[in-house]
Amino acid sequence: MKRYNPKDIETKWQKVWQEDKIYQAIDFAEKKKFVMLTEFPYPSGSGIHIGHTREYTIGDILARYKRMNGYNVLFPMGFDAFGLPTENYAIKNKVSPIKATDDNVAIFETQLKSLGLSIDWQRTFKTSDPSYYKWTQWLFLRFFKAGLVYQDETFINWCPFCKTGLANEEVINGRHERCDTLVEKKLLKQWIMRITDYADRLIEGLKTVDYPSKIADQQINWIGRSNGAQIKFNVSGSDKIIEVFSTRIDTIYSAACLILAPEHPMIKDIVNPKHKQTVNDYINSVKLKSEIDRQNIDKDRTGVFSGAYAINPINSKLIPIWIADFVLVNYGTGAVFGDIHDERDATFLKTHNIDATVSVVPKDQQLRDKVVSMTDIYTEDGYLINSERFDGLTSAKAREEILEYLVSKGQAQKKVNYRLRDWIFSRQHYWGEPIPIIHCPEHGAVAVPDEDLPVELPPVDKYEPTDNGQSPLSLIDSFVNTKCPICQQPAKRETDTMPNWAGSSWYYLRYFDAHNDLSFADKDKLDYWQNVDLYLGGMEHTTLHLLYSRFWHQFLYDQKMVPTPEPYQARRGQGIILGPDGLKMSKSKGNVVNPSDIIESGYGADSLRLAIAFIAPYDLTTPWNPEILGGTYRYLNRVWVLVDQIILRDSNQSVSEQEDKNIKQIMANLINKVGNDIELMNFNTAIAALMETLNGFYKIFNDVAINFNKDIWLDAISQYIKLLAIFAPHISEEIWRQKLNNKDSVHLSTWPVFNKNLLSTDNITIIAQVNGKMRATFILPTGTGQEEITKLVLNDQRVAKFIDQKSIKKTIFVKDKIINFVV
RNA sequence: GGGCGAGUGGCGGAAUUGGUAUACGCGAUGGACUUAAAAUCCAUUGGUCUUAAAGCCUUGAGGGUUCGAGUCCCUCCUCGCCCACCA
Repeated sequence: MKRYNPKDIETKWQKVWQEDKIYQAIDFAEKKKFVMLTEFPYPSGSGIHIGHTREYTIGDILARYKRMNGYNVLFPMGFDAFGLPTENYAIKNKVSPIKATDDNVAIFETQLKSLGLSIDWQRTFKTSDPSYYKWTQWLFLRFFKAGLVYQDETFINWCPFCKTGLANEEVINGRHERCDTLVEKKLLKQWIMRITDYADRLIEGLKTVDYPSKIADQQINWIGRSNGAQIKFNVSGSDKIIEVFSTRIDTIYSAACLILAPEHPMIKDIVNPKHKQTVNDYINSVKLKSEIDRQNIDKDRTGVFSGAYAINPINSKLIPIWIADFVLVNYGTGAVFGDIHDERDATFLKTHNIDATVSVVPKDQQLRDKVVSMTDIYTEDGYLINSERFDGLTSAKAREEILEYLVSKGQAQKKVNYRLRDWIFSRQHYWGEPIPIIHCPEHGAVAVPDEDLPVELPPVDKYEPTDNGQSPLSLIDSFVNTKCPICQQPAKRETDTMPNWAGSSWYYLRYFDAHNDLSFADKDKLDYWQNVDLYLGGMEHTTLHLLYSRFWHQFLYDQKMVPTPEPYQARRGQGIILGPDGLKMSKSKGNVVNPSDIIESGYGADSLRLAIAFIAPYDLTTPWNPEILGGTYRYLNRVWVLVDQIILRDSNQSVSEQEDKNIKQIMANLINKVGNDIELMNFNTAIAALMETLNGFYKIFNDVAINFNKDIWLDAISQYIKLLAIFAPHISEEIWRQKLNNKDSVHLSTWPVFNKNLLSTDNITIIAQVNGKMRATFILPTGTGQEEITKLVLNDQRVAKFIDQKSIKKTIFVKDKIINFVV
């Protein structure tokens, strides 16, 4: 008998599927729609990796399952083509980024197709296609016109290696997440998106969608909403006011000083001339420090006295104003009041010998003595002391009353602060969407008229970023010099480009209407397809792409341009597949597993897909085991061989009702189990059930005592192949059409149905316990009563000997499960 | 420091949510087939005592609740991921 050889069948069926267009999603079809979205890949030069394979295999299994269950499924694929790696690749290999992208996309398409994914390829695009980024630019201009984009000269995160500005989200531990270079602060004029305007909406919206708490919590923490008060401190002998944000206004009586960030704009106005030199020296020394040094929590708390004093609005006490670099300029107001009830402040006060008083103490007397004598720093909520008429209040109550009092005096207001920063949207690079703005000396920043979009990327000789912090586009006069759309006078184009997160912020909408030249997507098509029903992607995008695209979508909803307030109804994040050594795969460690190599090595795509779905729950980070492929290949081969054996076996004996029922029962249970597991995304146990059932089939098939009826077996194996088809589409199609002689594709067939009555079995295993310890099992008819079982069990030696002479104190009986005697 | 999660055989992992712990697969050992190897098939495979039957022990450690705990509660230990001077 011929062995199963994937090479004979996989590319053959891939071609047939493509020609027959069996995976096409149909706009406005009567069937219920299901949008299965997986994050589109960045087409890098190294081709698809095992992470892509896991994500798309899982998406494909679900897409196929939904399709067979009668849904009009949209399972699309595109390419997130703009970005630094392609630009770097182009520079290094001296090819144009357009050519590099085209080449890489071609490789990606071939590799993705070799996995047998049921993608509707008619809807594909690249974010670097002018026909696509025309709409990215158009959407940007909606933000611009709504006042949600602004230009500001600000200290931004600057990567000196990539020579570009970065969003806060792209900086990890003070380093650029892509190249690991230490990030610097640089003062640059930047385009910025007001994502903070949507901070509350981004939190609220999470309640209406189905995200795992892991993802929702991470977004909520990232947004970092905190309730507090903004308090005004007048500067003594000056008309200046310094505002301070605090969540602990209950500790205001212990405010020992004000501390300003070195970048605080008011320093120059308040500094005492006698201290000017030391203050300037300090600020300059901070500038020389790297971000990493500044963010080192364990370092000394440096700072200088400004010579000025502020007036505590609660009691008019004079407190010194200091400058210290542990205060961050871009959170809150860039100034804090320093007090003993915050660990950082307390260290600072101690280091610089600033007098401190305690104003909040714990209820417990012993703890209180410790705090009052200041041998311990108390940062929790407690009861107020040394706080005049607020003494004795709880912290929570005091926050209310002190705030109310200061508000009435006009010295404070209620304030919500966010850790989320506005989104730096400028990049000083070539390979991105040009920002469609024209700078006119007369009219300032003017939007490029819609009819002039797209602003196409001009060809350049050099893609290298410039040293002066401007994009290479600034060197092309024919691009830069233009006319103001308002006054027709000479004007200059914006030369910054958008970050690579721009194109991916709305790409899912484009799949609904991929080739529309009149709008980013037709309204009726949006109405039909929105929302994305399930979005699968990497956990690493939770605070980047996932947050950005929710922001864009919420804005588009406000503009009445999309029908739903949230883009993704459900989100799931897949785990990382590590190298066989348990470490993250990387070229330098030499532990990279290449999916294309596996397919070509002879195992084929089906074995690979099964291995990936079987190795662990999809959301678990787990090491790759190359040996598992042997297991999944052997399994598929055993399916292949059993089908052949059934077909070749030349007898159609009459079978008993029970024998008929047994097979049907096995299949009913399997269909039920696989269906339930897929709904819960338990792919590994679904495959285990398929394997287990196959083993069972072999046992029955080879049992000479059991009569063989070919019709019954062919029926069962046909159902079995349908279940297998979502995991291993090629071998299933080959068996379905070539061995079982079906005309149409198994992938157009419907998911098998089963008789629910068959799920309840006639006989069931009852566990007999003595004192909770299992002593024997009995196979009995379902529903056997307690009396009957008791009699049977007590007469059984295996149980009886543990009861012996002892008396039975209690009997616990759970129908169809256990009987337990307590002696 | 904050948030989230996890500890089950040699390994990846199951366990219908409190009811036979170790499903399924890998690996290993023995056997069949073969001149031989590969492939395939069959058997065994948590530990321990034992010729065997039978028993005892076992889900990171310790305690608790319960007739019964991998699952629930408390204490502790270890590991992973994300964030981190956020006032």
